[in-house]
Amino acid sequence: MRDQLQPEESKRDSNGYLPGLAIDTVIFGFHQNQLKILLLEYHNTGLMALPGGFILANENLNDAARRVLWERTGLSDIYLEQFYVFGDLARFDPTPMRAIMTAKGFTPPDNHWLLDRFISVGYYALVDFTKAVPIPDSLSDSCGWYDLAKLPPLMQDHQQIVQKALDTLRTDLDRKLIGFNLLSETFTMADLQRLYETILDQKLHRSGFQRKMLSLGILERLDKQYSGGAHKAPFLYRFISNAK
Amino acid sequence: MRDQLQPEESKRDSNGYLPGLAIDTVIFGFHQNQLKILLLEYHNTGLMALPGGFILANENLNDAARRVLWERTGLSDIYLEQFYVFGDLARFDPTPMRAIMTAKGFTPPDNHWLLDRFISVGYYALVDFTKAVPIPDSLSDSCGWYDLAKLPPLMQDHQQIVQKALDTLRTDLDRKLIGFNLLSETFTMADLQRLYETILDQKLHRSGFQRKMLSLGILERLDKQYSGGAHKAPFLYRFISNAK
DNA sequence: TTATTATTGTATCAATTTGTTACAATAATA
DNA sequence: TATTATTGTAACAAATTGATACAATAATAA
Repeated sequence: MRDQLQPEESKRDSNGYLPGLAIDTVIFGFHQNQLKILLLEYHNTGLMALPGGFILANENLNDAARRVLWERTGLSDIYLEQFYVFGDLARFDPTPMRAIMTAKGFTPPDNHWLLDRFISVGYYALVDFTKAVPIPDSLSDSCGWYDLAKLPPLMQDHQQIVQKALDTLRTDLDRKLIGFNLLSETFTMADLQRLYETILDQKLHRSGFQRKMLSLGILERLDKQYSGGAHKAPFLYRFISNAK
Repeated sequence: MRDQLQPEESKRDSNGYLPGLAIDTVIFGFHQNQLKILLLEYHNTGLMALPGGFILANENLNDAARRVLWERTGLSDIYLEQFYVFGDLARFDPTPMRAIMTAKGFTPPDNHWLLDRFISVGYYALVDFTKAVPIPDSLSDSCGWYDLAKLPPLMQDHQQIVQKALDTLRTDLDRKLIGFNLLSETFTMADLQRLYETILDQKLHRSGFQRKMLSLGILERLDKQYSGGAHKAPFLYRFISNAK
């Protein structure tokens, strides 16, 4: 079962979950030279939100994040990282959540646990866009990819969470060599360069980029050649995590 | 008042504080070419711990961390940063806390909130060693500086928290130019180099280090000269945060 | 079949940065 | 006044990065 928060459960108190603590995930994908993130759309509210969830009382925090990720994408072996904890009082506004629940035909009491202050642990994930199968949760009617460059208005402070995730991704890109997680198993050097250019939002010099990537010793060149364009066929590469 | 957790309060339930959530701080100082951290020592238990605390229901998370810092060091304008959330089930072990409370003459019931699972937000702080005045909290009888290189055994997973904080400090040192927070207002280039060498645990070339630091444009050279050694007097420098 | 085209892989050289050595300047001590 | 250890910076080498050039080539068009 990929969806833990059933409508019936939303009427219970927080039993089973740690109270006051949540997880929000910024799930990045890359498609057609665009960075995308997964968003949920709530019925009849016009509110869009990051996939989130709660932590079971007997569950490791990081496992909870993986569970949320799996529930929304069907993917289980994914690059996932904490990046910040959002704990300002200002982010606590019960109005959107009440609207969501009301739209689902449930009128919560004012002291319902979902309307309390939440502190949220932010995670970002990098997934292979072609492998993820977005699935909505019980409170939303859709779950899909949106261009990071033109996001719709988001619930609460989710826009800031996305911005902070993007900042972290940018600074981690070179330090941790994680970009490959956004590509499919094999890719061309041009694919990789377009990914870097999109994430960093700047043009990179082709020659220097190739030289740097190859010098890192983390790419395996496959003899296979890609074919498709009216020009010289590029090599395909595969990421090798020999460091581990 | 610099100490929020009075003995009487420890008998109450978590009212006033967010349940299940804590803050642990790794407070770095630098003295005599050694990195130090602040540790609390609990009476009659042989247990040492990082300064920690809880979040008030109407308090921003980051403000709570500043409050803890102020309560333990008397310092209020300090470099402070989140670095990780520790949320594994394995870290949850009520034995040490029960020992601490028992040693204080209080026998908690098994369901006391302080014996429940906690998820802890880790912060690290950089302070001017000469300005901090360590003050114990109500459950500990001492609070003092310990060499990072030879720490005593620590409570629960605090050793891992320290290690993660140190890792973060090392990677942040060049990216965020934060080392100055560990020095006094003015310092010599040699002071700065010794600090870097200690944090990074490696020798740096004097000439290159000076050239790099000066090229960053974040140091103001003071005409004053330091005097003390039987040799040429070095310039003093001050950090200028012109970037803001 | 052959020329055209856009792209690829890599070489080359310049510009910049970093690593290393050297040395004059100098503040306290002998 | 000479000695000493350290400082500030210059000078040069090595390495890295930036920019340009060009042959190789896979599909398309002539």
